[in-house]
Amino acid sequence: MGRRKVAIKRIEDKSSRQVTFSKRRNGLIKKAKELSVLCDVDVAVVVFSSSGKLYDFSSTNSLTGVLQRYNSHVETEEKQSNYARYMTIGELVQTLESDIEEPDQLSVTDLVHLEQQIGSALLETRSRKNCLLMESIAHLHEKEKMLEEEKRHLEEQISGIKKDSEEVNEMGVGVDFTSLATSVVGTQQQAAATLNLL
Amino acid sequence: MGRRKVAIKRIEDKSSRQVTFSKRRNGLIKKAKELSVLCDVDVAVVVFSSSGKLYDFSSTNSLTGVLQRYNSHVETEEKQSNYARYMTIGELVQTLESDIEEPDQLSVTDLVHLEQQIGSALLETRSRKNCLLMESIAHLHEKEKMLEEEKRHLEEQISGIKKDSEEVNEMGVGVDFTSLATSVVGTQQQAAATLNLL
DNA sequence: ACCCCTATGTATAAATG
DNA sequence: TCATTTATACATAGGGG
Repeated sequence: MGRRKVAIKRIEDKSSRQVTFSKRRNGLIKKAKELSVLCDVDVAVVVFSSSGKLYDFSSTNSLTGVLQRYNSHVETEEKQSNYARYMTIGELVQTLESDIEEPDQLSVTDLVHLEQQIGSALLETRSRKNCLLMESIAHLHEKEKMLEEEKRHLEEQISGIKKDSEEVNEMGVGVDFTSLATSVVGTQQQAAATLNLL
Repeated sequence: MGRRKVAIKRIEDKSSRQVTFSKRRNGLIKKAKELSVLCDVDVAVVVFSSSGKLYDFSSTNSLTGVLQRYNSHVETEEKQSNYARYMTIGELVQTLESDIEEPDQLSVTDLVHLEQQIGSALLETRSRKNCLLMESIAHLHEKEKMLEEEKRHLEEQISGIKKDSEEVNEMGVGVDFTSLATSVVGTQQQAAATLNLL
């Protein structure tokens, strides 16, 4: 759509790919907005640039929330966790690639084997995912407990301080002020009285 | 984009809204595909029609995962689909119970059907599980933030109290005490001096 | 990278079948 | 409701600053 027709396949030139990305991404999001408004429907768009940056649009809050939650969570955990998983998946990909070169020549036996491999990769992936999720939850629970403990401690500190300063107010400063004032006045009167007597 | 310019606001006429929805939805998804291919990025689009039907596009599996999660999340919050989903699982249980009574008499066709039912129940269960886990994590994160905020607040309170009491000691009570004490002593000395002079 | 411009390809509103 | 047509608005490729 422009000076020339462009075939829909990966743009090889990096900079024009980037330019096109920017333009079309904005276009897509604009269209999504229009669709949601014109037709009164919920629309969400998520784009991950190749550098991993996220661009998204959502016509409702909850979707944004969900997707953002997902993103922040996955981004946080992926870096640590994925290495092991990629090894397994990497192996699977190798198997798949070598098998897929001649997909028509795979016998039923081969396919059964392939099915088993994929199945076990799936199980491993899933179980690793579950592990990480459960760990994450356990970790968060611990943190929560710790924070709650800290909070309790701080509150105790505060109530301690308050009690101290109340004691000071009731038996310390206030009393001293009045008694001192009295004694000052009294002393002056005494002095005056003494002078008068003399 | 057509015979006329159309303002971007809800189309009131139901049938033309429906027509526009159909056209623009396809357009949006086409654009999303093009973007993902041309720029070699991951794109996902989700559209919920007002009648609750889902249309989606995703360039990758992982984003499909996001969408499934999102999907199940929304299902959790929307009563209709929730109800429908439990029915499905209930139905599955019924099917299983009646089928398992005579497991040997099941034909391949029956088994394929059963496999599909079990498979979809599995997907639903898994997606619901994922949804709950993600929600749980998000909830814990929020709680963590809240607790941290409270902690910060309490710490501020404490440091505020400490500073106050320091100020009091330096410029308040202490000073008054000494000046009062001095004036008392001074007055008494004056009085004494007066007495001595007289 | 970003904006502006313009020629051109696309998407689509409305009409029609 | 859906397909086709057509006129028009919009999106955008390529180019220059």
